[in-house]
Amino acid sequence: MPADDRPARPGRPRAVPDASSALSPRDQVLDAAAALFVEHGFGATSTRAIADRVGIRQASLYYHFAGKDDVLVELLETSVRPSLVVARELDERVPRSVPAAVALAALVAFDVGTLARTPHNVGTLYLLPEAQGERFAGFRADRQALQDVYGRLGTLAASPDVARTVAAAQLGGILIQLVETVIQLRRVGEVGDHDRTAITSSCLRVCGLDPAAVDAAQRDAASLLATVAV
Amino acid sequence: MPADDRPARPGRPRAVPDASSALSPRDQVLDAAAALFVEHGFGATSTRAIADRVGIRQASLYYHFAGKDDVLVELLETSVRPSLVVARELDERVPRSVPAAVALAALVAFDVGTLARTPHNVGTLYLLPEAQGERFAGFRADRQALQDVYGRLGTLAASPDVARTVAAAQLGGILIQLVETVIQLRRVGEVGDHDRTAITSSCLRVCGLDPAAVDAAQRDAASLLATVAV
DNA sequence: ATTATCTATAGATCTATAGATAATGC
DNA sequence: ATTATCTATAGATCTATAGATAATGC
Repeated sequence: MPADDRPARPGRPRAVPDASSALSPRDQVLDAAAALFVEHGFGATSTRAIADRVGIRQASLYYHFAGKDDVLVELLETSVRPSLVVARELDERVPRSVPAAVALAALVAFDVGTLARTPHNVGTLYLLPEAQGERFAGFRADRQALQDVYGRLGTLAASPDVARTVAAAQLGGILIQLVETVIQLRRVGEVGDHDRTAITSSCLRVCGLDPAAVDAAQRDAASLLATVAV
Repeated sequence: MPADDRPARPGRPRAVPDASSALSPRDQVLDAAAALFVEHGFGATSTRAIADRVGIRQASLYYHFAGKDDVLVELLETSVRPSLVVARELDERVPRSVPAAVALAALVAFDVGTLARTPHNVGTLYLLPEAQGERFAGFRADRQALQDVYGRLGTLAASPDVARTVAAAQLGGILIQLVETVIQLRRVGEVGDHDRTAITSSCLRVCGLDPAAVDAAQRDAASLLATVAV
């Protein structure tokens, strides 16, 4: 059965008809904006450029969002949220039923995997100077909470010398920074399995784990992650 | 002797007289632009905003630079250049007269120190999406060269398991990413000695060095660095 | 004469609002 | 009636150029 041309939605039709996107109009805007913010930056992306990419008129954006800021707010928040949920879930099981090193390896693997697959390398948006503004305080609070979990898990997993010389807050910053290596890798090319495991093992080494412990944690992380709701 | 009011320069005086900056007019523009690019991003910074901060008229910018792009080009290039010079100098001595781990520790310490002291946290500019554009290819080539040195030193210093499982190019990316933790730290507050040594030791751990080797390399790095022209 | 600024402005944006319109759905 | 778009536009930018001007330096 040859699919009917357009999904029949209410509302005036677009001047240039929708090329059958699976996304809702609102999500089409988010997707287009993400691509442009990542490529050109926030300030350099006009509402017109976003609208053009979606295939609507510039003014039609304002039906879905109050302004450009709100588009970025939503992109940022939907990008940290899943990581934070998984981080908290893992954090709860430590150290009661799960070794901290394994939980950390699982969290890193999850985050790296997410950042590697996210459309348009949306993780880049964290780095925008504009994301430091007040409008985005909610996002930054979530991100800080995520970093705190990294710091806690890392410190629990750490070898004595690392635990003694590196504060949890520092370690959290270092670990999240390492995870974000994947963002930079995506900027220049494809990210493979090999890159992802290199990042995960680096996170464990930074905590002072010896080679055997690194391997063991990495091995057990996969099955742990499978038990966490996604 | 009460200093004379203004340094007497040729040219029409500014409408609002120069508050005795030690910088040349051109450097005043660079400095103002750096602060604004870091805080608001490149696209969101207008030539007027830069001029206002300097205390000149918007049009006067064009006497010093052909456009906003050129300001960013210069900021980016002057910020990688010193690191690259030191990196090459260190690279040349390895492994003939200097152990790779020591050279790596010295390079990290130098870079972290530079990034920690740079005015307005200029290292942030590396992260701007705009810096990925064609106009900045020269800067990116320098940065890639720096990353290559990190990869080479890291691989030479690496423990057997790291050398076996992590390619030099990957390690370079990971190390430079770790060094840039300092940029993120500066975004939220002061950076202390303690932060700097945590980053340096993390770089060495990522290469698989054991605690004793980490300490030794870090200890020897300071005196090595002192022998490198700055 | 040279230098570093200034004033003035053209022309191209850019954001956001007002109000019309063409669908669906009741 | 509701929804999602459209057209039109006001008002505020923003970049870059042309040409004038007020210093210094020869």
